[in-house]
Amino acid sequence: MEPKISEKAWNPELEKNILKQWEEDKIYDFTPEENNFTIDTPPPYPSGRPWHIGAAAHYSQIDMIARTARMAGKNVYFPIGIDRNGLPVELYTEKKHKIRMRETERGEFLNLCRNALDDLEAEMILIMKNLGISGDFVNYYRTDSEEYRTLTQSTFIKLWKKGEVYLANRPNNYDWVSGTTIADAEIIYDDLQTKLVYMKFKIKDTDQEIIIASTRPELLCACRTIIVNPEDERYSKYIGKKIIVPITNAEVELRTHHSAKQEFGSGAVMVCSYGDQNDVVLFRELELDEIVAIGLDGRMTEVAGEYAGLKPKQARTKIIEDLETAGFVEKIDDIVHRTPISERSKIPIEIIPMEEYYLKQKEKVENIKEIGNEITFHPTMHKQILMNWLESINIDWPISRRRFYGTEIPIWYCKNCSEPHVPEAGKYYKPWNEACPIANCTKCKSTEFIGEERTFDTWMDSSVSPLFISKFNRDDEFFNKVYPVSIRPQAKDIVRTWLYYTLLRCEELTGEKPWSEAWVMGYGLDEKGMKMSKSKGNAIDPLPVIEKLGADTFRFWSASEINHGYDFRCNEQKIESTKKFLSKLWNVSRFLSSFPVIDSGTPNASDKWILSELDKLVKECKKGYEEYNFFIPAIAIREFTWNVFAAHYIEMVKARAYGIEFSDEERDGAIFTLHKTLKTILKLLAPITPFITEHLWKILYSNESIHKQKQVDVENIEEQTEITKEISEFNSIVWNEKKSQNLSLKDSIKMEIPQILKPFEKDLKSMHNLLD
RNA sequence: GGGCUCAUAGUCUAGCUCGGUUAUGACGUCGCCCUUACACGGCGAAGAUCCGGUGUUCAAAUCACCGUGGGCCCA
Repeated sequence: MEPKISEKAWNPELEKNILKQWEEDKIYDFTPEENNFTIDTPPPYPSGRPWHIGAAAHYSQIDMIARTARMAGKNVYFPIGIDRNGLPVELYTEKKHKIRMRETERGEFLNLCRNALDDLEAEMILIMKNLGISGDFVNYYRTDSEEYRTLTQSTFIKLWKKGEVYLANRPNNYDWVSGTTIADAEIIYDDLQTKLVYMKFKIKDTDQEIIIASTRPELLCACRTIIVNPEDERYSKYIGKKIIVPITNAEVELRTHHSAKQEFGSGAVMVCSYGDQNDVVLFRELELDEIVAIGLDGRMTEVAGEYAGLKPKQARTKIIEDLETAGFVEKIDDIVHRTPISERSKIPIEIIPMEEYYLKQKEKVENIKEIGNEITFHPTMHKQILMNWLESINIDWPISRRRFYGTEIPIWYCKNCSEPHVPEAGKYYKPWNEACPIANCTKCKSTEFIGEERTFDTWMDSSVSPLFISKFNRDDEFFNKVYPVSIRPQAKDIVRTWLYYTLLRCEELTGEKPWSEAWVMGYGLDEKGMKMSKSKGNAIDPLPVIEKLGADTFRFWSASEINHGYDFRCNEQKIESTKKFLSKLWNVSRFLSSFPVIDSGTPNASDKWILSELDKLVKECKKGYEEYNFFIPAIAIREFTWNVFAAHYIEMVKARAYGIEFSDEERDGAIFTLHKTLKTILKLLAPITPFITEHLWKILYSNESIHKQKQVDVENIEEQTEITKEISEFNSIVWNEKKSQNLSLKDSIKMEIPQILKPFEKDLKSMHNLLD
């Protein structure tokens, strides 16, 4: 019989038609019912080309979650969103058009950003679609849309009215390149080369001096005290004495504090506003008055005297020269210093007192721990990232940013008395560009207002994604059916930001957890295990890879190579070699396509054996799918299909399936079993490689999409693992024997079949052409 | 300094919970082979001090302890 499938290999070009068919048939449409399964899909940020290959792998796996749930009989809601708020697009736009944000008219700048986002977004959507992501692209959302920003602002207004938001003037992490305050969560650390300067400080009214080592001599003008460890005997006689600061000649007191490390530098530390976070703590604890030495422009202020106007780094160089000239320097060491830098602009942050809005979070920590414990983490170990972060929270969340492309903070201030006014929730407000919707100041009745110019931290937007997709405040019926949503898939590196902030915000607004499960994935690394980044030039563009090899190859690579939760290496050659398995599957199907599909048959010993192995496979895949760990089914299916089913079973039953020297009943037993096995393999594999399985399924078995089928159930057939081993060993022996005798595989040979394999005798004889 | 996590052939990986096989499989490498599904294939070969040390045990990749090295996070 002619095979229904004539091509010799899987052609990834076919994916395009299949994709079109799915789109036309709307096979993934969702209307809320019982048994909803909602995915809080991470909205990717279009920050520039190329998109990350690790992200493509990540979204492929999120799609596997959706398809797994669908085949488990759940009603899947799989929204797609694009995150468009924040700094990266502003930097991208500034660079692209060679303009400065603050020197450009705000409305015009926002338009340029929007256009840039549209271009980058289009490519991301294209990649996601080509990957076979079964999400809702028709109603995809943007976090900068009027609807989304209305939600962000409404949730802020709610919290403002509850008294959860306050304004405070505090030392803040300031990134002067992007001109904004940033949260602790956005700080990363880098080891940078710097100079540790050992300076001589005179003790007042004596001719003695002490040595103080510092990496920030330019902050001498902001020095308020000197501390030493209380147990440091070298300095005990100077405690309480006045010390003269070099250059400025200011007098400060020498005090004790346990945070001074005896072994670092000279053991004596100058405390300035603000060299680092420890200085902030000390100023608060010792009740010192701060001196603002660095301004918002990132330059030294007038208190720095002749250094005013210089950048801290320039001032440092100059002051070191001056200190040396004046004989205040004992020595200078070159050291590597762990420096806090801004995650976004990659420059060292400064700590500067500024007035910013804060959202209360400190008193919420215990609440969040509780709801965190109600959530099932996949893998369990990553829950620890959240718990560690919760332990370390010690300040509230600064939520205002001095940037343009973000959701506006909806506040107007009375021009006369400065009283802040927050409008009614439910509308999108742009205070920098719109009149205040409130007629009179509630305090002084004045009619003139000034709009707030700042925007929110982008996590204020993305942290309400579960509320947005479940139509919070917009459609109560929908919301009640869908919220809390089922699962939050996301990457490991944003647990302390996106995951945490979502818990915080959703708990504040709904009193409930946002999802039942959190699924946390590792990072994509390059071939050598380094983190991929555009600046290092080791980033791989996913688009050409997918276009060349097809989505299924890429997806199968992603499943079979990425152990869930762990970091993974991306290697193009390895992705390519994955294609071989799809070829194997294709050719197995091609072979089976030459036999009629029959619904029943009487299995013989060989058939029963492969069916028991198949059932074992179903069991294993089920286990993997239940944990959304696709590594388990991918590896198991490949192993079974290639090394058991194709290598041994098909070879054993080939002659029987053709009906050569076998009865019709024996033949049908083989054909039935072959099809049952392939059908099962296709279904098991469908969530991972949706295209090829759909194609083969439709050619061989049904007009209805494989993605509408229910997953195969475990039958609990008794295991025959021992037989598998015996068969493969026996086959190996025969092949080796023929080889050593220089025989072709079809030549006949005389071999003794082991006792345990007697039930398989007839099949084995025909397979190897064994003589009696 | 603290926390999390990892360590098995050139690369990825199974096994470790609950100790006993010749340490699994894949990619890559090499050799042979067109056998009526597949040369994008088949068969076979080479390739691992299971990070190191100590202990428990008749027996350790597996258990315990002490180290070393990598990654990430926090201070």
